Amino acid sequence: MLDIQFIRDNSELVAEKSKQKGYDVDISQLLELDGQRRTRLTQIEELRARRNTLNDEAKGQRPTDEQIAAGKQLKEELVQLETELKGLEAHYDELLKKVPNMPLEDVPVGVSEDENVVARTVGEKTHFDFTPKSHWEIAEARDLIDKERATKVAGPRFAYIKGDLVRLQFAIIQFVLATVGDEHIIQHLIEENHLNLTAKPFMPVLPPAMIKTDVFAAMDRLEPRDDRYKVGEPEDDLWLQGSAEHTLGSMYKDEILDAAQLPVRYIGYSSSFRREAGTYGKDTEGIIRMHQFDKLEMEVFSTPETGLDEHKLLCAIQEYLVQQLGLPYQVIQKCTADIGKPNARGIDLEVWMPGQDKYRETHTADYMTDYQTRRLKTRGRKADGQIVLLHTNDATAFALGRIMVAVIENFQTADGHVKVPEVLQPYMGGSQEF
RNA sequence: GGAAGGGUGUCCGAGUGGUCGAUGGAAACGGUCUUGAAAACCGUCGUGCCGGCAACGGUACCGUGGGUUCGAAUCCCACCCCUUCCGCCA
Repeated sequence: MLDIQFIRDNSELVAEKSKQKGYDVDISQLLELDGQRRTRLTQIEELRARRNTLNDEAKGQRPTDEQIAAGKQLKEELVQLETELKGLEAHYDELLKKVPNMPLEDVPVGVSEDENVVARTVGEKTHFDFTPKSHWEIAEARDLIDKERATKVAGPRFAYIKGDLVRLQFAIIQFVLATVGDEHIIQHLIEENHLNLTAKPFMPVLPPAMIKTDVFAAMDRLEPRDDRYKVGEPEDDLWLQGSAEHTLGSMYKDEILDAAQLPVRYIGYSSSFRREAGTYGKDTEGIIRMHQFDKLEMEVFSTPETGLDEHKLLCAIQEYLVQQLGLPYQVIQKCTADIGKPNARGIDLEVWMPGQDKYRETHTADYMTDYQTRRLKTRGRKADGQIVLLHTNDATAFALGRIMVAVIENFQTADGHVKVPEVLQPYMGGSQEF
């Protein structure tokens, strides 16, 4: 949610930037409602002040009939005005929540993801002396993925991941925890990118996989609901999270953190769940697009001053991780239409997938400024006692399914095996190939 | 799931209808004292919203939502959460 004061002061800018992001919000109507609401509020507070005065006068003694009559009169007027205010505020809240976060200046303006900008390409597309297969062909032949039985048991877009592919997944997890938990690596990336940050390592977290409706909404990740799984109806008001970001970013709801604790850097590991509504027939082969996938997600809470640098650090970590695996990729600067409602800036990494002959999205880094924390009431107390809304950042470390697809396709051998990236070998008992 | 107890500010904790935004203690911050520190003493010390350039004024908030009342932290109802015991369970 945006600050209403900011919208009052910058109504034209807000209207324009909302439009750039593809959100049709009536700012003038919002401001009109805001005005009506404030008028009512002032009237109500005047009546309440009179009520309080009356109460002070009647204190400690039996109130006179006149006082009681005046009180009753005030009560009636208040009830009416308060009812009106409630109606106004409901409408006002609805409109206010519709206003998206403002994109930063360097976010390209575009009406669809086609207008995302390739910022740069890193590494050469993998070259083979043979025709590379898709991960699906390799995994099926080697019994590393069983989708058929998963479909029988759970439906389409589920899979049994098996054998060495499971070992690979756990190796990647270990590698990521070791990397982002190493303050020397963090320090190196901070210096390399000239960021003004501390080298605090990321703490691993296993978050809940489910989230309450109101918290999900406050994160502004509940929509589109079509893509979410509601669970436990009607007894439980719960959804399966679509990313550990949802349960990590909301964990300090209604809390004030000491500035000394900041930044809070987490690396969360969780299964994520997406209904993938409207993607029928898309990516049906293999495990590129699944209803359930495991993901390592970074989440950072910081002061407003360091929010953007934290975002850049997360982007640097993403690239570092992909480089360490030896995968070719490109960096995508997402345009206004594609960054998402709560985002001020969004960067994707797309890794080269030889089996599909294209770059595919494997990473996203989102910078939300204080858009989420305003509704969550996640704040920080600075050394001088000042209270500020914190800034949130989230970024994929690795989406395990997709990154294993990339590893299989980029490191495949002519005989249908997979070479293990060097950095992962220690975590796979020294195996160089499977 | 059953029984009992409980949710008050950064923390602990008092408060059962008006004198309570809330006693007291701790922590924190500023100061006095001290060679320095500790102790002691003095002072400061919640958040949101509305108005105001500001100083400040008003208002709301005692788990959440309703209700009773001229007036609610306090009484009533519903719900949520926590603790303990029992049951069940990885």
